[in-house]
Amino acid sequence: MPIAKRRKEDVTVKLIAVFKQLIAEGTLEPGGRLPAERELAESFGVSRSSLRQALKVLEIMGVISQRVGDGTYLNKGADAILREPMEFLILLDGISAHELMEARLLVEPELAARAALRASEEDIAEIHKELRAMEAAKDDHAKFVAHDLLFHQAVFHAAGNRVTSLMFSVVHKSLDKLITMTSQVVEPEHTLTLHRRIYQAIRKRDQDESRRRMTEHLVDARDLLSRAAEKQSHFQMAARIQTLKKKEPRPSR
Amino acid sequence: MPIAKRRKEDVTVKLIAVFKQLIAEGTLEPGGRLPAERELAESFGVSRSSLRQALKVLEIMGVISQRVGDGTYLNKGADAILREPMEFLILLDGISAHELMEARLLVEPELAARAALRASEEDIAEIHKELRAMEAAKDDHAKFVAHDLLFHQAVFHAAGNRVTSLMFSVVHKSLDKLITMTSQVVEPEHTLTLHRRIYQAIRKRDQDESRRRMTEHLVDARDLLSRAAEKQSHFQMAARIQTLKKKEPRPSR
DNA sequence: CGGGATTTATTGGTAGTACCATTCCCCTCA
DNA sequence: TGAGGGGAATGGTACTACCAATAAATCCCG
Repeated sequence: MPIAKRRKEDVTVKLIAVFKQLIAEGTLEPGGRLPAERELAESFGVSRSSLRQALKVLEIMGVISQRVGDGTYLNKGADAILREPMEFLILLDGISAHELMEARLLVEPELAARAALRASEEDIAEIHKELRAMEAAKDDHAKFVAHDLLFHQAVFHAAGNRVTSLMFSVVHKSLDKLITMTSQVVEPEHTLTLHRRIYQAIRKRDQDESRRRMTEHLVDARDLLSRAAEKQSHFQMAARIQTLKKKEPRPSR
Repeated sequence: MPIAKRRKEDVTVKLIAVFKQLIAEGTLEPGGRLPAERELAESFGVSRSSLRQALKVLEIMGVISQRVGDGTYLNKGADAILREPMEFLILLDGISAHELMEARLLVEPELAARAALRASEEDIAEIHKELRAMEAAKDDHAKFVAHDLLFHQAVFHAAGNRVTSLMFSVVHKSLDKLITMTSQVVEPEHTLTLHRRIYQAIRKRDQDESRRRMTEHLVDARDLLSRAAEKQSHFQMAARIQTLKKKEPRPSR
């Protein structure tokens, strides 16, 4: 009798629960290697097919990494873990870039204030580093935006809370493309000025000003993005994949 | 030749990308029914095994629902979509309850202020409803905590940002058990008083007070939780599952 | 003719097998 | 001592067979 036998849960769901516990209790350690699929399947008393489904879920979520000919490993940190789910969340709930920016606007100012309060010298140096990287990449939009977001990540890190940091790294990634498009019609120096003010405020350990400067920047960015999004909406209609044929509510039979 | 043939991506990964696009372009609509697995596999030119892996990923993430004998359906809203990933995130990065509470403390006060600003009459009624539900459940810890969290969810909803709302619903769920334990050593009336103040402040449309009252409550809760967590740490060593045997860095062969 | 019970086809769930390409380890040989 | 080759192990995919749950179609009886 495999695993347990609660309710009517999938074997897959049970397996995932088992892995969760194994990680929680330390039997599996980040970076560690898991037994081969064939062995695992046998010791769990399930087929390899079922086991693979569970492993695939974990891999897509970024919990583990699988390499042919090598093995399966438990990932260490997992920044990417929320990425896929987040994308679907945005798709399914129809969350717009505007709403994502609103979320940033709600959270990031407070985090900037917190950063001003508890940033270490290294944190501040890191923020400064990203600022200079932005200056150096004025002409490369993609690079410029990448360092823009890293700047914000550095502020998150300085604020010292990984939960918000991880959550909003996903939000940032979701906005990446759109921001890159926007950046092409905005003077880099404009963006830089706003970032410099934030950096200076944090450096001065001025919580109120940090909060205000971050708000100032994000309000500006939000409005720019909204306008860009309007223009882009015309291009929404992409090439279709016709592979999928039916989608009726259950064909008669 | 199945799907496409970029790089060395899994068939599973490709399939997920395809589904993502099908959802994005509207070929698949929330609530709609997907073709049977056998049909889908054929039209995509992949085996059912591979297709099922992709579908399983989507199901666990909460994107779709599968029912034997019935079919596969695309979910509408997806509150639960971040749940599993978030749990692993907490596990892998070793995030503590304290850090989760810190995250709440960073975000929820600002959201309370926003709620005071833009809550509709219905929103305020909903918050009040949860407050009364808490009062009615003074003696049932689990129920009391459930409505406690729903109270906060209602505040989120009133603030009007789904992104933060969805993200923190996961944080709340992660904290649920621990809060329930804590609530057993705290006078319910104490918690109620703090919640009433928040409600009154939002009702008065007083942003500053809403922010302060929410901070007051969460600071209190955080400290209670930290103390409870200390006591609990002794019980961390749970029964182990010995099914998994090996975890060495690649057995010699 | 109507409605409940039954049959039947469909669907997702699981197991198992076979084969492939990749990767790594170890052994051999120069 | 070093380089190369062979073999074993690993994850990836496909295919088959069967099970259990579901819902639609059918039958049967009042």
